[in-house]
Amino acid sequence: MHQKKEIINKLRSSNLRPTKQRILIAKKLFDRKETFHFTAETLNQVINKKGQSRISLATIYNTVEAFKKAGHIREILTNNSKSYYDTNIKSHHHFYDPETKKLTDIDYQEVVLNKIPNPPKGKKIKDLEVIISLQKK
Amino acid sequence: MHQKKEIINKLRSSNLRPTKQRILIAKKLFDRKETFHFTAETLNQVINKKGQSRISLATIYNTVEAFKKAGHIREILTNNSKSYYDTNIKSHHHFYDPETKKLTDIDYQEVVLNKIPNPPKGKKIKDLEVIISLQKK
DNA sequence: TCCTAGTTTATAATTATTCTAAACTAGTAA
DNA sequence: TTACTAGTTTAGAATAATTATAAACTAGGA
Ligand SMILES: [Mn+2]
Ligand SMILES: [Mn+2]
Ligand SMILES: [Zn+2]
Ligand SMILES: [Zn+2]
Repeated sequence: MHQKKEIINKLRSSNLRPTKQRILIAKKLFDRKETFHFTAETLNQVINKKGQSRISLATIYNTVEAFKKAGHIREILTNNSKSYYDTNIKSHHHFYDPETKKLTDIDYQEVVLNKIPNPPKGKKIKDLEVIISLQKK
Repeated sequence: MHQKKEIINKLRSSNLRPTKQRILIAKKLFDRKETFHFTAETLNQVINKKGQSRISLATIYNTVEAFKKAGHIREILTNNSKSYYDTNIKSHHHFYDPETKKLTDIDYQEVVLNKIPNPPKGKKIKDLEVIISLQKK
């Protein structure tokens, strides 16, 4: 699905040199079927598991920030102390389970709003997010 | 509106001794017309402005946590590095302006949803929040 | 008034993240 | 090819928010 060439083009198109670190991180992030909701820590675990490769934590942070600026990932709203990111950059919504701290995607069309307020003057709506917090039944 | 007695009762009812620090913090938080969206830092500024009273930052944090646990305030979802709290504990929604980092309340009935997805099995919905991010028109 | 569990406080510790500056490398041009 | 350089990576230091520690204080009942 995400061949090396595609990844390199993606990086080039956002003025990011396709270094081996960025290519590896991009592979881990984008070469998967399901959305990946992650923190710097979880990404670091995925990348640096059991002495395989070795990418510094600083590069993990730098790359996440670069990918975010380039629009390849987006940051998620949480009230966790860590920043959460999402490989799904389409407008969509989330279930949040405070017990497991896991987010699950909700397709945009699964939520239908038929009334929303007007934004304050001088402002327009950039994005609308719905977060549905869960609890045990 | 929020007399000292009411505040003391509120504290007592949640098993919090009405100390002078908690009473003062509660007054600053709850004795106001508009919702207060705050961080530990902004609350500390409100409390410890120009050499008036003096409550330690540790107590600010302790009290915010205690009030949150007691359900007198709630934490807000943001992607800011600081934790945001809200004196409006009713279910409601927010505009978020990333430029000013300010939140504005949206009344619950200002947003009408006529389709929401079913929660995963074993779970039920605890809360549903809508955050509308703004940008310059 | 005395007692004690609960609270406050200064300060240290921790955690997530950003900064720094030196070493490295991708890409280009000689 | 080789040399150059701007961009990148990295270890480690610095910062910022928050939490933990433990000693001093206090609310409120006996
Ligand atoms: Mn937060
Ligand atoms: Mn957050
Ligand atoms: Zn998502
Ligand atoms: Zn609010």
